[in-house]
Amino acid sequence: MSEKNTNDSKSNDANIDYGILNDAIGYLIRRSQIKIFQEFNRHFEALEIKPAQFSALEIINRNPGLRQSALANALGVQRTNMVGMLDALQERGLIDRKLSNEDKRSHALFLTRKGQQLLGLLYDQFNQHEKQIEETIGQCNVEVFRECLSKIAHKLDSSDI
Amino acid sequence: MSEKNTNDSKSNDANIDYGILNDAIGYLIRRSQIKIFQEFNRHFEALEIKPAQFSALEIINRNPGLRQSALANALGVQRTNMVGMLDALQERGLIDRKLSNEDKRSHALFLTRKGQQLLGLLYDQFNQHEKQIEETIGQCNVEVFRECLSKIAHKLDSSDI
DNA sequence: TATTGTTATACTCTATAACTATA
DNA sequence: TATAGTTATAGAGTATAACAATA
Repeated sequence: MSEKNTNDSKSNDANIDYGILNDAIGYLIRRSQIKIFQEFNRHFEALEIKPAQFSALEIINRNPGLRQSALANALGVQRTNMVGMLDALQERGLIDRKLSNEDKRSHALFLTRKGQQLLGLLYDQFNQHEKQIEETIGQCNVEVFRECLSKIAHKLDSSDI
Repeated sequence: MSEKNTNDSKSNDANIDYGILNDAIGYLIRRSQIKIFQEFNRHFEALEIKPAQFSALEIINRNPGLRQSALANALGVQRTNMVGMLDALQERGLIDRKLSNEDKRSHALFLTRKGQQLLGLLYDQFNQHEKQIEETIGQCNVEVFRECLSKIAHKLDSSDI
């Protein structure tokens, strides 16, 4: 890397001035999310589970029998984009789609025994993942940090547009 | 909405148990990022500027003459995906790509007068946007929150894989 | 040989419209 | 008529390979 860049103004990769972005919460939260997902994937790639899949498995586990569209709602995705992901989980034998006997349009979702076993392994990785984040931000900040995120994620739900 | 769901177990959209996800920082940060981007877009859609474009304009403003690949590095995107975005900004007359006279391979980036004027308007919206976030999380938490985000975004840069 | 900007390409994620079968 | 699941499709965002011009 040639350091003789007395060019127009700046050409180096280092010494970039991020200006207002240094303190911009929106910018910081975007970069943080990318970093945390990268780290998540390092913990879960051996088990071949992505963040959205982990969320789906946990919600199905906690709410056995819920409909697909209820799961989509809970995860904040379109029900139309839920189909492929559930297909994949079902083909791996992790979930069951049972026909509801009350409303024959809907599918009730359940974890299989294999799905429950995998979730146990996922919890171990998840705990390591969370602990690593907590070490990064410092134990004394964890509660405030979590509280702030919860407020943004939930309290802004139906915003004052 | 029929409330007579005495089905298999759960079928309603409400009363979903999020289990471990309620306290999962990775999950909370993903949901928060979606919410903040939605709110950002409400503030900036009239000016037809997206988050990544705002970041690019601010960095070009603070580092006049920097190369495209330096900007891509700063924003954490591939230089190949920078091209289309800079094309759009240039076609709107917001930036200039000047041929560097030292290294004729590279393009030096500058804001045009029109780009600088727009950035002024963007700052106004940005300040409103940030203030709204700060009101959501509470003034006393802002500093800790920003500090946590910075630690995750930067300190995890070259992680201990 | 390596790097800058570029094109072409592909893969993921997400959003919309329309179909079927049930209600 | 409205809803649940599905399919097809289109748009973003992001990743890699390869090329021409230049270093």
